[in-house]
Amino acid sequence: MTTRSYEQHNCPIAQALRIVGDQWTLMIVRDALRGVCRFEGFQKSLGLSRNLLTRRLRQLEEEGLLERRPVDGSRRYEYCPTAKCRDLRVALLALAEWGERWRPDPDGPRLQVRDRNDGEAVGVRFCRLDDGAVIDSGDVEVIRRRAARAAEPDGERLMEHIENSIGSDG
Amino acid sequence: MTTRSYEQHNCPIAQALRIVGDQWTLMIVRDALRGVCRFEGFQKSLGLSRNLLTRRLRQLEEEGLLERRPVDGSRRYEYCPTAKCRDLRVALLALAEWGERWRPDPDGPRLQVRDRNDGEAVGVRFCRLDDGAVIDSGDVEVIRRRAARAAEPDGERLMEHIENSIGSDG
DNA sequence: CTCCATAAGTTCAATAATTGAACTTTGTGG
DNA sequence: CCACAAAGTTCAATTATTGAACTTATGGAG
Repeated sequence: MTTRSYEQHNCPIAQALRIVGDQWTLMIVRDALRGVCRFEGFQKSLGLSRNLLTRRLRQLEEEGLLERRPVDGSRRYEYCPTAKCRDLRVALLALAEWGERWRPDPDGPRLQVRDRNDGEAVGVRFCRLDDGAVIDSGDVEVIRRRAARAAEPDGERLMEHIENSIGSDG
Repeated sequence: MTTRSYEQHNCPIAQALRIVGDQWTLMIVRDALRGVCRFEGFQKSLGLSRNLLTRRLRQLEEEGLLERRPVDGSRRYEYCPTAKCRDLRVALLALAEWGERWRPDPDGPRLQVRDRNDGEAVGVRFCRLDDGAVIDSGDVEVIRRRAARAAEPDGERLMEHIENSIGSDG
């Protein structure tokens, strides 16, 4: 994967995209979370070239999203999603909702996201962490803490700056 | 942007990534949602090459995520996020949460996501659509509807297949 | 035990995307 | 009028990605 200039930003979005922000990685993660776990499985499902797939799987392993392990006693391998990988499910399904909303399939929704216990429809939403209440995107505010720079030569105390970030809807 | 083989999949994740799944687009969207709206602003913030930025901004315009319009009477332009763009906020902040969780900054969280009205912390979560209850990723099940193929020559009725998709945690 | 298919790669040439830097053209502020 | 910023464009050099052929090791069928 290219080294992109934003990788040194310490914005958590930039950091996430450093790992999953290329053309294929999120699709590989999607497949892995669907249960695909073998090289040929990914390759057939996605149609990317085999050498690139090799590289991406290695990177995902290095980043701790997939665990590569020999199948039983043989010299074949399987790639299993780790907790770090499974934790991308919310983001992936938020993207899926967006895709479904803005590029709807004429035959209706392709994915149904639901409560495993009673089948009730589930969505990805903003929630207050105290009472779990769903809140509208327009009522969500994002505050960004500025990067603390290295101390000045004169040893002046650093101040933390707050600035508005990822503006609200409207 | 390359034409990737998954673009013809009609999985909504693939469809979303067709639009925002390259190395720069989500960073441009991030900036746009933070209020960046001028060519030079994006270029300085992200450091990507100017010709590529031009191309990406055009694509975002074509896809209806940004609206390019002349600033007052002059021949300078600004790029304003549309509703389609703003609707990516949930996905972007889900990625941010993931980045914050798995690549934490030693100085503490970089982004604070909160209720604009009382400052209470907010997160991106799975919620039941009936009662808004937050539910755990492990209790979320994803069902995938298979693509309906073109009708068979003998005019046989198509059946909709349901299969498991994007497996649960654990 | 041999033969063929499959899994998981590797190698390499051809093509496409991205960078970096220099170069236009308007516009604006003094 | 001058200098400088904004928003590009152009083009050569560098990287990434594709596509296809080639390796090696198993796994089963007979």
